[in-house]
Amino acid sequence: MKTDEIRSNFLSFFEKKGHTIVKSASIVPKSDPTLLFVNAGMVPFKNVFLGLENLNFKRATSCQKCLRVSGKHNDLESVGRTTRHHTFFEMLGNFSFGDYFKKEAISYAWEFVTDVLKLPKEKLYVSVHQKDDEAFDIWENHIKIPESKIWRLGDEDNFWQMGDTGPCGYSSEIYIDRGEKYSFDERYLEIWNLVFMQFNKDESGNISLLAKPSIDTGMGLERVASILQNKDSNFEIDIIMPTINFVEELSHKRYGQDEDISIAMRVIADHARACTFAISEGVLPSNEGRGYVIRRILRRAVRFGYKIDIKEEFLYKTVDVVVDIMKNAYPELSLNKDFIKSLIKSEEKRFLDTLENATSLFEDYIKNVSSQNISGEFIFKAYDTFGFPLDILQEMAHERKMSLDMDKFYKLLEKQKEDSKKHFKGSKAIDAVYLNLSDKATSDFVGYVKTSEQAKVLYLLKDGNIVNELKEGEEGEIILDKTPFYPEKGGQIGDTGVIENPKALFVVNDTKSPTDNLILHIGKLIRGTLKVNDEVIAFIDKERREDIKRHHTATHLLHAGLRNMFGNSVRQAGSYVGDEFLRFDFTFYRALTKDEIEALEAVINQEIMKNEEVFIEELPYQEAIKTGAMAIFEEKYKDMVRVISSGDFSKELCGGTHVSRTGDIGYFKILSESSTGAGIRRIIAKAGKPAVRHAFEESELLKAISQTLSVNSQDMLDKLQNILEDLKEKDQEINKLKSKIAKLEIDSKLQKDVVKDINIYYGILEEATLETLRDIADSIRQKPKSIVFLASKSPKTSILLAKSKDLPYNMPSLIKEIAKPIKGSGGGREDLAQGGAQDLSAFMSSIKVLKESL
RNA sequence: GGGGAUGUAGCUCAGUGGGAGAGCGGCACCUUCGCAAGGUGUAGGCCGGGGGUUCAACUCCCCUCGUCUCCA
Repeated sequence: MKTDEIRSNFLSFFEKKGHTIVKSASIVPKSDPTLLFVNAGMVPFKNVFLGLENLNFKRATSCQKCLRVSGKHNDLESVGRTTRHHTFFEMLGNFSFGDYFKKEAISYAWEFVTDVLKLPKEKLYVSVHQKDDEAFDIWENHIKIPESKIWRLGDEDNFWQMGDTGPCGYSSEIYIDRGEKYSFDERYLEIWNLVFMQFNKDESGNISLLAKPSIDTGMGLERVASILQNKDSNFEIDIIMPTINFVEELSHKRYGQDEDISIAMRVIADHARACTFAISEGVLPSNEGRGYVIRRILRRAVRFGYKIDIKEEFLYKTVDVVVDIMKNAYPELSLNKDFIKSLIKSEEKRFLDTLENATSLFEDYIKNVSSQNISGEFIFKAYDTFGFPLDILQEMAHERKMSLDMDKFYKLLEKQKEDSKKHFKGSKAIDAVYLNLSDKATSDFVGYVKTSEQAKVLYLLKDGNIVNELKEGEEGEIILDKTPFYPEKGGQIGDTGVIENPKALFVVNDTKSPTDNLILHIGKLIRGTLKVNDEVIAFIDKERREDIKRHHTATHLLHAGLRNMFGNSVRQAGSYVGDEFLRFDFTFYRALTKDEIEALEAVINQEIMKNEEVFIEELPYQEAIKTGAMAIFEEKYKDMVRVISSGDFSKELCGGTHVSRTGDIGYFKILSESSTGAGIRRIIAKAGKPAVRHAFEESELLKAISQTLSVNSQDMLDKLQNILEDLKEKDQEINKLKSKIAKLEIDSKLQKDVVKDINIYYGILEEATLETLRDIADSIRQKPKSIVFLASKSPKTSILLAKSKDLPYNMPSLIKEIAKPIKGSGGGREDLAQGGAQDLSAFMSSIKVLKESL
């Protein structure tokens, strides 16, 4: 059975059993910021199990994309070394939220495994928790499994808990016997884990029964496929093997020929999948957070490529293969393919650079060290600061027959880990009060068509607490049953306006949406008293909303314009849509030229002048994607999505508010193009009224400048350049003149005394920089047996002492002595010292000291 | 979120408190039928930004921004 069939058979089997098919959530967990990636099928339903969120169905089934890079079962370094570990994998699951329990869960699982997958009953074994007589009884008496094939195991295998507190319970697993040719661990392979959430554990460790027990199951898609396709390893199934075959071509080596080669190929095949999916969901390689994890995975793949003699960028080529295999189940991959490839390629290049730097660092180190042992400090520094991959460092050391102090290295690494943990503060989860409210209340958004609405106050909040009323002067938050206020979302800022009735006036400064179904009006009650259940009318600031709409539709045009110019490797990487301006971040590898910006602006203004209708329709997500509409990273879409089309120029999924014809935007102006980091560019632009105002202000400024320069605006630039050039020339001229004057001055002011056959020259100049003094002194001290002591009053009170090369004195110590009377100090090189002083009136005393010191 | 490294000429980088440098590249001239190459000369620098210490800061200290990297 092909993997695609297993996936669809599973989902339709449970659909027939009354389950709702839920689309795989993004691997970036939305409701749980403490988790880097979704690492199990139940994660998207976590808040449902915890009772914080309600769905309108009680049975669900999904095939969830998962990414697992660390944790008790999986260390990144073990992926590829085994036949079962993955970073990226898919998890099939069926879920009951307080609906059916053990009996149905076990029956369904058995039916699916034996009837749909047609696995031979005689080869199946099951396990239950040793205290779970209920499950044992169901397996033995209901399913009719012989007692001998039911294993009773302890907490380690068959007890599950979500966290240190919260839901937990026994689990039961189904195993398959693959025959005697395998070792015990490999022979009995776990294929399905059924979790019975029946207890709740509180903070002090007490366990109580849950009122509504739930079911969470998980079956690894790749593992099941390996059994049905009769393969020894997950890597040989139909959705992974083609990638390995491709790596065989690239490396001119055969899979299975040698264990090291096989490991490398498994690593590359796995990581190609992980990188492709992660990047397609907007997790871009970077040096922190999720992006850092992806970077590490990507680099690990490149390292293993290196090991099998692929010494250039190659990983990006595997994206084609991965996308081809997976595109039926995940059509969005095809849309992002070019982008994923270009990003992986540039990241590979970057890593090869790092490797090169690391190699020269290593060469330098061994040149300067005599022992045959590489210190732990060096290893740590190379690893920590320069990103030198450990295995490569070890190989290089072994080639030179050097040993490495790894103990010390691990000690240093451990210390760094502890330090990091000490400072870690988990990011904030959604406030519990909102999750709680989200269960009880829903605010309908009517703002796509209306700008005001009669509504009822459902809840009032003050300082994060639910209150019954707000009094005059108090700041707080209002939740209404329906509202025209658009909450900050998808880059678009929240609406402002007023909520009022005859007894109260509330000014809304911002609107936010803490959960999918709640809209918070944030502001201040400036008059009267507002109570829960009061009837009110909500008015948004219409003018401001119009400004926002113009910027939002303009953002879509900008996005489409960029993609028309530069192709699909341009992706949105962040966006702000406000009433005064818009900010659009996108992936691109270089700065835009002036001409490109001009052309871009022209294209967008042309679209505005065409005055195309902006067409909005609601479609199921999959259908929308098929029409070619752009879906943006970072956004989580529901099953029904809004598609915004501006003529045939732009088509994008978006929940925001838009003008009805492109002509409404009026005018579009790019203010700046800059970088925000590697591979990301930022455009700031204005549309509509602010753009017109900006253009006016600029032309006024130009007028003022041209008047000041008294040239017309065409010649202004030439004039300015001339002025700057002139200024520079004049500066140089002035400097020359100053030193010339100083030299002339010195002729009249320079005094000369002779002591012990040494010529002592000295004098004070009005105006000379240290550089000028040095110049003068240099020319004087050409003569043998001479010492020069000069001072200048401006721009700073400086002194300088120099000697001809044939004299033995030490200028730095001498200048310190002779500067004492003039309250100065200084230092410098043996033959020339410089310094500063406060009071040149005692200059002659210094000369006296100088003469006496010789 | 916590560390480390790094930022100097168009590029690659030296420069451990006291005269901003090298190589490559640019420009001009010479050599050549022409090109490559060579020779001679020359321009090009807020030493990332801000503050501080000092007689004096590219250099030391603090803050900040960008880039690289490790840990979480």
